[in-house]
This record gives sequence, C-alpha cells and structure tokens, in this order.
Amino acid sequence: MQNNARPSGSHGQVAAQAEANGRPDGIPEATVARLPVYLRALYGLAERGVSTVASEALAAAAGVNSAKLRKDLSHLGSYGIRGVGYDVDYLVYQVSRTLGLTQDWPVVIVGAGNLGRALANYGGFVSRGFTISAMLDSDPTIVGSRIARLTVRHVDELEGVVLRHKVSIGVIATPAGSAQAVCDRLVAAGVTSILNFAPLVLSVPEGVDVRKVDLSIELQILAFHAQRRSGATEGRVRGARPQAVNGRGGPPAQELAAQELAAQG
Amino acid sequence: MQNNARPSGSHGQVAAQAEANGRPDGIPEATVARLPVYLRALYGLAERGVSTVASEALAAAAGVNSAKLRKDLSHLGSYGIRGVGYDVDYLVYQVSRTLGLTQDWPVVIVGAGNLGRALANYGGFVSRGFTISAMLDSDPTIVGSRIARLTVRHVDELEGVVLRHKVSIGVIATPAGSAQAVCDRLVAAGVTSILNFAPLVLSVPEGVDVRKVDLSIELQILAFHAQRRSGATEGRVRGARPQAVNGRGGPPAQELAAQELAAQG
DNA sequence: GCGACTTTGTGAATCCATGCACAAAGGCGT
DNA sequence: ACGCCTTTGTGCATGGATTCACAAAGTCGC
Repeated sequence: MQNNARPSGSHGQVAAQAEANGRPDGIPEATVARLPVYLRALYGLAERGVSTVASEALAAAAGVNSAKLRKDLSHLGSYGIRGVGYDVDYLVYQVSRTLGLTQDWPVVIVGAGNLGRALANYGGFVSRGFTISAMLDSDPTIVGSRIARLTVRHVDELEGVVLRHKVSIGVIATPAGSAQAVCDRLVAAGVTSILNFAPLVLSVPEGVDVRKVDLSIELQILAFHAQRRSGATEGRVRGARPQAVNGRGGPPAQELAAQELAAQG
Repeated sequence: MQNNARPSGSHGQVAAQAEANGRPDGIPEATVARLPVYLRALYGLAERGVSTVASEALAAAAGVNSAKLRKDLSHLGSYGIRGVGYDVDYLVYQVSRTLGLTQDWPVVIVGAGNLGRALANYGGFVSRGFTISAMLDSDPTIVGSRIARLTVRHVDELEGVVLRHKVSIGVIATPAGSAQAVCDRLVAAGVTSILNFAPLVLSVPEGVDVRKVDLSIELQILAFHAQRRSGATEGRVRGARPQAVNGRGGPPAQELAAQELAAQG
C-alpha cells in the first residue's frame, strides 16, 4: 500500500543512446521514476533545516525500502558518507542535475480548461526547472483570460510559441477529441516530449517521448483492489462464453452478462 | 516511446488475500494497470460498430504488444475464440467485471479547486462505474457553488457523506498542506481507497490503499529523457564530494555545485 | 590513536514482467 | 466431411527490479 511505483515499463526507443560520458548513464527506468519522489522528500527535509539524512530516514520519507533507495542513488554516483548519510543540499543538487532540472525547461500547455488551469497553478510545477511559456486554447471565450500570471493565447500561435521559446515539452490538457491533432501540431513544430492528459493513446513518430497521466485509470485500479478486498468475488464464471460468432455481430452472451451482473449484487 | 507502463510496483499489503474463488485471482499488478487501457480501446471499437477484434488489432489500439495483451486477458479467463478473436461486447463486460466496474462506486472528492473541478468534469470519470457522491471544500467562497451538477459542500460534512453514501473511495485534490489531515479524516470515516493528487507522501494505516497521481513527477521524467536525448551530459563529476561533515551543517560543497552548474550551460 | 558503532554501496538470490515462437483450437471454404 | 488458415493461449527464455544481508568505509567517543 502507500505509493504505487511505476517501475520499468517500455519507454523504448530513445533508450539505448547517449553514453560516452563519465559513467554508463544507464539509469534504470524504475529508478528515474522514483528520483522525483526523493527530490521532493529532500526539499521537505531541507526546509525543516535538516542538513544530513541517512538512507533509512530518507526512504521512510519517500515511502520506499531503504535498500532500494541506496541502490537508486548509487546509480547517480557515490554521494553518501558511510557512517553519516547523505548531505541534503548536495543530494538535492545531484538528483536535480540527473533529472535535468538544473536547466530550465520551457513548457507549453495546450488546453486552458479546468485541468490546464490546475496544472498552471500546480505547486512545484513551475517552481523548479520548468517555465510555462504559454497556455493555449481554441475557445474564444477563454483566449485572453489570465491564468497564473499568463494570458491564454489562441492555439493558432502554437507553432510560433514553440519556435520562439525553443519549447521541447508540450502538455496536452484538451478533450480527447482534439488531442491527436494538437499532438501532431506540437510534433511538427519540433516538440519531442509530450505529457498527455487526454484519455486516448496518442500516436507519434519515432523519437518523440509521450507520457500519459490518466485520472480515471488510477481510479479503476483502486476499484479493482477495493473489490478484491471486500471479497466481492462471485463464483466461477468459467466456461461461459459467447459460443461461435456465426453471423458477424450476433447478440453475444448479453443475457449471460446480465445474469452474472445480477449474481454479483 | 509512447505509453509509459506502470507495471508491478509494491502495492503490497492487501495483496495476497482474497482467493478461494473459482480461479486463483492472482492477477499481476502490471496486468491490472493495463486493463483500463484495454477497456477504453474496447469502448472505442464498440462505438465504431466493431463486434469482434483480434488480439493484434486490439493491442495496436491500446499501444501494447499483442502477446502481452493475450497473456493479460488470459488471466481473466479464456474469453477468446481461436481463429476469430474476441467478442468486443463480451470482453468489455469481462474486463469491467474484473476491475469491479459492474458495481457502482461512490466517490467523494475533497478539494474543489481547479483540479477538483477538472476531475468532476473529466469524461469517463463518472461515466462508468463511479458516481461522485459529493465535492467538498473548506473555502467558504467555493462552498455552495455548483460543479458538474453538484453543489460543493463544506468539508465538515465529510464524515456524514461518507457514512450516508457508503463511500469507500476518496479523492484528495487539496493543496499539500491540508492533504494529510483530509486523508486522516477519510480513513477515520471508513474510506479504504484513496487517490491522492497532492504532492506529498501520505501515511495511512495498514489496510488502506493509496494511489498517487503526481503531475510534476511525470514532467520531471520527461525532462530526464529530454536531457539524455539532447546529449546535455557534461563531463564526469565523480569523486567530487562534500568531504566530511565535521561540525554538522557546515556549508557543503555548495560552491562545487555552483561550479558544475556553470559548466552545464 | 584505537576500537566500537553506524551507515553506505553492492554481490547474490529471488521474483516479476516481457516477448518469442509454437502447438492446440476452432472457423470457413470447398 | 475435410483440410487450410487464422488466431488464441502458453511454455520458455531472457532481462529487470526488488530485497536481503554483509563487507568496506568512515565517524565518534574515549
């Protein structure tokens, strides 16, 4: 419980590349996914005036196993001091640098609805490492309004903004219907990293990195576990199948479904 | 690229339990996390009038490998027809049932800011399997306003709402500062599944399931890959360390950090 | 100085997930 | 009725991720 790691995962493509530096660079995906969590925990400690932290304590604050934490950090280098722990400020810097947050990333947010506004105001979104270059929307009643010190501009300015601000990260917070079109325009304009909040699978050319945040998927996963916990598992359903699909599109086991549904209570 | 799986992951605790039914129930976490994606793809097909789909096509629509899809589905039972594929409607039902979406889950959303509003209006949030029992907020200027056909109520009504509607899923869309307190109240009122949007690690007692959606973490992961892709990897930094922490809190390698920062450009 | 104590970093074992490749299963045409 | 062709379901091999447990490293008290 607590925490829902999102390790590994085929991030593919761009993966095996970039090396030829000091260390092998090969930081596991699972580790990369946890670094931001460590970073947040470290900021919290720093604010409370803690200057040194042991892996055990930091792991607790981040909600992970301490051995895992140490192994994760060991991928960035050997920045701990045996018998003491890690220097908080220094580790903040090292993790930030590894994640690429010592440079500032211009971001464009497309879609200024509730979600887009929430993102713009999200604490820590803009704070460290990211700057919102523009918020775009197609709705004329929204264009021109001010959100988080930014004036929403028309989506037609997308290409111009991306070029002018050298934007390489785009956030899609539009309805599903327009997401793919927006995505295509972002990619065409030169954006290579996309964070997608629209509930659909985007298709992008090779070399473009898409991450997806899906609000309802998380809820569905919760429901699964909740169901399992509450033992709401009715008897076996095995064997029940829509036998044969003769005439293409025959009404398949629909009454069966209803039956099971009733049995579920 | 495309897609960012969030497999496995220590979901822990509640995990090894509930069995004693027809099949072993042991559906891998990685599979559970993909089922909602399949479900969405299936809905899309159903809307377009497709009645039967092969694993290859469904996998493409969901953005995964077809072998993986088949293995995932095989965990729910044997619902395909060899030589034909899967019946779309029937598979929708089976996946829904597995995820626990054939029953309706009352949900309470705490925090009616932009994020809470975005969630309430999120397509597919309320549509299938979930009903928003109430939206709560502590801000008196927000309480009483209407969002998605709901009137925002004061957070003091939390316990009453949870009890009355038998809410078992709570969504936290508050600022980080009040998140833990809200979480505690939800748990005390009997909520056992929590979806947390606040940027902090919640601590909950055993038996409570917390999932976290962190908007900025995803962005940071994107930045990592973007940095790696752009080859913005300055030389090795190895060996540089805050040597010794003599007097507890001495200024540790801060100038070093600045130096590296400058070198990064 | 020195020895006890703390904590890191990492081998090694285990578990989980992915994906290939193929045999079994079943529809469909003739 | 029979054989071809499509597609599922899965055994197996490979690769990652997690966790334990411990030696190496370094601090701190005396």
